[in-house]
Amino acid sequence: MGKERVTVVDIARAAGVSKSTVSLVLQGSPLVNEATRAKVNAAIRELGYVYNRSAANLRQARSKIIGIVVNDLTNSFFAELAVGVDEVVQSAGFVQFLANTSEKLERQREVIASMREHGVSGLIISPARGTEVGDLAPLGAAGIPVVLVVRDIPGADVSSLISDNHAGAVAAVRHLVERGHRRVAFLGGFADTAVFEARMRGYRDALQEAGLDTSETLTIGSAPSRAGGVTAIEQAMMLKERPTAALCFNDAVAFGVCDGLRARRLEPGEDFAVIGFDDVIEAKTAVPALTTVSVDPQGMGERAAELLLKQINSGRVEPEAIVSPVRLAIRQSCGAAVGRRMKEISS
Amino acid sequence: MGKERVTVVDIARAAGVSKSTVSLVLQGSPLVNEATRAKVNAAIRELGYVYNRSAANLRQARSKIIGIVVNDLTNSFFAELAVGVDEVVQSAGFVQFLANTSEKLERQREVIASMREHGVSGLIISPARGTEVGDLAPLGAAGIPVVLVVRDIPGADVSSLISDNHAGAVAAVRHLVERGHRRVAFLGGFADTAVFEARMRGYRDALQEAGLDTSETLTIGSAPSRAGGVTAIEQAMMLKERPTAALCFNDAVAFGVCDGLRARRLEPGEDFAVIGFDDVIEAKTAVPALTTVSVDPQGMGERAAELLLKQINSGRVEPEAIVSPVRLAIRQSCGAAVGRRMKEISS
DNA sequence: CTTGAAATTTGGAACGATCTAAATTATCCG
DNA sequence: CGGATAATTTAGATCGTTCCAAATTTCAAG
Repeated sequence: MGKERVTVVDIARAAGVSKSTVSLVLQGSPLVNEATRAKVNAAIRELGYVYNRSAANLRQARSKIIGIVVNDLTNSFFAELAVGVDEVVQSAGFVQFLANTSEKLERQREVIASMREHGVSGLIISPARGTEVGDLAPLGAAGIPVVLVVRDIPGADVSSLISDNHAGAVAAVRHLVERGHRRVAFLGGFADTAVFEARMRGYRDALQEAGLDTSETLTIGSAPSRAGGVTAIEQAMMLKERPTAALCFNDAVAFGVCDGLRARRLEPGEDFAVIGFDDVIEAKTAVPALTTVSVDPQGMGERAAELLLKQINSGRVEPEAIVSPVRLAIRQSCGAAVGRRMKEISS
Repeated sequence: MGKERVTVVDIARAAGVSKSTVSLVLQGSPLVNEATRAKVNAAIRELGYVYNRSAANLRQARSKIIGIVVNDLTNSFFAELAVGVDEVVQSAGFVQFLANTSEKLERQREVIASMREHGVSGLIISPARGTEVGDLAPLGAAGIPVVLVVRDIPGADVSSLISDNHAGAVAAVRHLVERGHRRVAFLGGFADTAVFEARMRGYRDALQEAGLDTSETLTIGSAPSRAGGVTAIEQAMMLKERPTAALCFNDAVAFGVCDGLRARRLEPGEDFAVIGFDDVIEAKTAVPALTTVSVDPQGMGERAAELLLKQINSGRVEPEAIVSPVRLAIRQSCGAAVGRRMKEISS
C-alpha cells in the first residue's frame, strides 16, 4: 500500500547504472555520455522521481534559496520589489523565501534566524524600523551575503541599494519652485528613518537654494500611508499661511493628499500641486496622473537580486553601497504654474 | 582560519552529554531532565550553534515549510492574502515559501515542482488562468495537502476557499436597484475565469429578479486592473443608452472607472454609482470611499492557512469546498438615489 | 538492602544526495 | 596490436540530524 519514496538508487537500478552517474545527470554534468543520460532521464520520468533538496543541501552545506525580508508587504512598493527579486532569482535557478515583518523587530529576528537554519545563500532585506547593526552582524560572520534595500543601516558592513532620495527631493522641489510655488509643504512619513531624513534634507536644500522659507511649519509628519496623507493635508490646510504645493513622503501619502484635497473640493493638479515619491504602478493610471519621483521598485528588486547573486557566486566581495539614480516623472498632479485659483486659495 | 560548522556533536561534547540528548532538547522533548536541558542550552548559546534544517528534513522526510503560489503579487489583494497566510503559518512554527507566477502556467509548474523538491508540507494556491486538474494531480498523489484560494478548479480533488462571488454580486446589484438605477453595467474582468462567471451570473440574476434588461451590451470586459477600468468605462460611456451605475469586476477596475469618470468631469458617487469587489485596504480611504463587496483578503489568507494546517496535522482529510461569506460595504462611491444629475446624463 | 518501575540518557543505524579518487572503457596512433 | 590518453563510470565515505531499541540511573516501596 504505502509507496516508498523514489531515490537516486531506484533510478540507478532502473537505468542500469550507478547512483553516482545518476547524480551527475541530475546536475547536468557534461561528463556523462549522451546515451546514458537519456536512459537515466527516461527512468526518472518513468518512476516519477522527485529530487530531494534537503539531502543535497546537507551534503553541500548551502541551499539554492535566497531570502527576502520586507517590512510591509501590503505596501505595493514592496510587493513590486519582491516581484522584481523573484524574477531574477528564479531564472538563476534559485528560489525565493519571502517573509513580511510588518515592521516588527521581533518578527524580523525570528525570520532571519529561520532563514539561516534553512541555509539560505543570501538575503535581501528591507529592514524594519529600528533595526541595528547587531541584528545583521551574525549573518556577516557566517559568510552569508546581505543586500539592504530601500533603507540603509549606517555602520552595517553589508551592501546596500537605496535610491537617491536627496536628489529626487531636490528635483521635485525645484520643479515646483520653477512653476512659481513659494509655499511648498513636505507631507507624511515618520521622522526617525534615514529615508525620511534624506528626502527631507533634499526638500530643505532645494528651498534654501531658491531663497525660500525653510521653517518647520510646513513639514507635517504622518503614517506613510494613504490614510496618513489625508490627515497630513488636513493639518496643512489649517495653517494661516497655506501651502500651494506639497512634496509627499511617498506615493501612498500623495494619494491620500489628493483624497483630502477632493474632500475639500480642491482638485489636485489644478488647485494644488502634489508630487509623490516611488512611482508605484498606480501612479501612472490615477486621475490625475501622479507626478512623482520615479524609483521603479521592480527594477530595484531586480538589481538588488543581481547584486546579491554576484556576491554569492564570487565568494566574497567588498560590500558596495549603491545609490540608485532617480528621475522626476512629470505628470498631471503637479499642475500648471501657479495661476489664479491657487493664488486665491493661498492668500 | 576556517571556522568549522558547529553541530550537535560539538554541543554534546561541550555539555558533556550524547548527541541524542541534544537532539531531544532541540525538539523540546519533555523526556529530558531540567538540569541537562539548561546545560545544553547554555552550550548552544556559547558556541553559536545554528540548527540545520536540511539535515533534519532529510531524516524526517518532510519540512516545516508551506508554499504559497499566487498569480499576481502586484495586485494588493494577493499581497494582503499572502500576509494573512504568513501570519498564521509563522505562528504555527512553519515558514512560508512565496512564489509569484504572473499568471504564467509554465512558471507555475516550475514553482510547484521546486516546492515539492523542497518537501513542503502543504500548498496554498491561487492558480494562474488556465490551470488544469492535471497540474495539481501529482501533489494529491504525493499526499501533499493543497488549498485553492480565490479561484476554484472544477474537478480538482483538493480543498478550496473561495468567496461567495454570486451572492456578493447579487447584493451589490440589488442595492443599486433599490437606489433607483435601471441601467447597471458590469465592467472589467476576463470572461474565461470561474470568478468572472460567478460574479457575472450574480449580476444577471439580480437584474432579472428586478425585471430589468439583462442584454449583453452593458457587460464590458477588460483587464482586471486599474487601467482596464479606465478603458471599460470609456467604452460604456460611448453607448447610446448610457448606464447610471456599474458593478465592477474588482476594486482595481473600480478605481480605474472612477479615474475614467473624473477624466470626463463626472464625479463618482454623485454623477455615477460605482461598486467594486474585494475590499482592498485602499477602498476605505479612497475619495470617494469605495462601496465594495467585502472579501477581506487577509482574513481569507488566514483561514486558508488554518484549513491547510488542519489538513497537515490530521494526516488525511476529505477535501472541503468552503465558500466564504461576503458582505456589501456601503460607502460613498455608490452615491445617493438616482437624482437630477444622473437622470440628466443618462438620457 | 532488593527490586521493579519510571525517568533519563545513549549508541548506532538510518535519511538521500554529493564528492573524491580510483577503476573501467573507448579511442587514437604509429 | 600495444600503449597512452581521453572519456565515462563507480564504490564508498560523508553531510548533520532523528529515531529506535537498549542501557543506565533514580526512586519508592517492600
